[in-house]
Amino acid sequence: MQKQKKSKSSLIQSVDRALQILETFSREKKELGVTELSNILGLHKSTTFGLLATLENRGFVDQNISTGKYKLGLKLFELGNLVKDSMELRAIAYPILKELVDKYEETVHLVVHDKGEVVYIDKIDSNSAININSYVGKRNPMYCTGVGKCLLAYMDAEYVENILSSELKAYTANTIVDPEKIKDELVNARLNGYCFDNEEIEEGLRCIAAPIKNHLGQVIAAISVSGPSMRMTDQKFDLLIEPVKETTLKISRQLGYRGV
Amino acid sequence: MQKQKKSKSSLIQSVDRALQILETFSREKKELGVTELSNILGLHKSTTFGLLATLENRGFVDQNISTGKYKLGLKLFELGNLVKDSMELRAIAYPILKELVDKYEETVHLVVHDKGEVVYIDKIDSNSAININSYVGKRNPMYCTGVGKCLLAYMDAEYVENILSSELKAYTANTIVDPEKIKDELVNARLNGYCFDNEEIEEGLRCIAAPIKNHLGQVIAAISVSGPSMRMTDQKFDLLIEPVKETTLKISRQLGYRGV
DNA sequence: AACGTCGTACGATAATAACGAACAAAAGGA
DNA sequence: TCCTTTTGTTCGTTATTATCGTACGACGTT
Repeated sequence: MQKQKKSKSSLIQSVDRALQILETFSREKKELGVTELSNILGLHKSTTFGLLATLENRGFVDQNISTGKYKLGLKLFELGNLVKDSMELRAIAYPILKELVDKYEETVHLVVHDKGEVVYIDKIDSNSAININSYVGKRNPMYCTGVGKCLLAYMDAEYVENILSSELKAYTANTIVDPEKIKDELVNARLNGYCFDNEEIEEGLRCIAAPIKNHLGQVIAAISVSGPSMRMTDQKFDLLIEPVKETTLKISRQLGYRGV
Repeated sequence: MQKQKKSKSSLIQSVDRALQILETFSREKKELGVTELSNILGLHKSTTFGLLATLENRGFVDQNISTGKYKLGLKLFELGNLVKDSMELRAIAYPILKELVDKYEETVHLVVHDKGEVVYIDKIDSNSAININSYVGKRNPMYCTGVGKCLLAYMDAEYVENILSSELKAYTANTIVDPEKIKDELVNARLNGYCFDNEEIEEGLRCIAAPIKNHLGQVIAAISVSGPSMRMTDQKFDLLIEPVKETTLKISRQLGYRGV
């Protein structure tokens, strides 16, 4: 993430508050009332009510008439689809990633980075009964995910420094939180052209990831093949290294990448 | 649409303006500049700039550094996915609709209504080379689409009156814009349990549609089987009537509907 | 029936958003 | 190459609005 260009003092408070309301909803919090939102955001009830009324007027939230609670509205569905449909990378990558899923029977993710995190922009599950509890639209930290490390490996030092200087949470016993060790991971990721998540973001979950490059050779996205540790053995990793690298090269080629 | 409960005078202007900015982007207008947006929305440039800065700060828009233009941001993608994933109807309907597509080799849509329009919440294309130029997230009027008429047929008279009393645009030579004739269409749709779009929204496009009911027997959604007129012949329509009705009954059953 | 909680309405005013002017940078045309 | 035009951005003033506090009706609980 490049340095923030616009001063925070130029932000419009009421707009910022309305956006915060939208961000408060989640998979766990599908419906929220006026008082609930006020408590979470530290706003007066009548302030919250006015913001909600404005959001509702244009369909960004919807009120459940019988309970009085609010949920995210269809307008976000529409705008979200505009964003999705404008992602050429996603369309290009899908059939290629589907082949990988079909052949190796594991979940594949496609991610981009945004504001120091990875965002999952596509996910293709295998037919396995045991799959990964991730979802399109989810965010995860970069320092302890395979895809995140693959992206960080190619970012400028300042971006990396910025991330490594903030508090690094240990999600599992395997999460690497020592900045120097993370940097070693990044060096290896760059050398190898791929890297692993060895139960770093979630216990029992391993993945192999590789970067995708655009026509300028810039790393803009990454993919991962993920699975439960019981299936993602070292042998399976060995099997996956070349196919994963070939897959990202194939996608990169279609984006105009001409390097090796 | 029920009567608007909240007074327009209680809306917050700056929030409303920010939402208008988001709504200005479209498939045709993926990137917009400050001055462009100001001209479209009738705002001062510095006002627009402040609104965009606030939206960008939370990831609702993104600025292309090299061109200075803005586009919708990843946060909308994330929130849009929250909305999509919360649509149980969509998940329930998908496999059932897929069977219909596979069997009859035509595009199927799933729609809901919102603020007097239909919104496409799912679309399954067939493998045909010639398909329908619609997309998930798109809105269309209700009075001249098969799905729209199916929904209007079960709505209270006030909702229908409200729609029919606004200006009805003729999209094709076949668009019915006489309110009395539209009402006849709705009576027929209710009697038959299905209805047609006979090149009313778009020349060369026909569909057969039917309503989906929830556990209370309320019509909450509709599906359509659509295709080019050269394929959607009267014979094909005859073939599709029962399967389409059976499909919507199947979906309605899974939503708890117990009627006939 | 009484009490507590929630969503909503409304008016006063403190705080902010809007606007206008100005500037730097970039693009386009001569 | 130079000049003009356009765009994005900044900043200060003030008109306007968003926020807050109070109050009320509806609903749920005891």
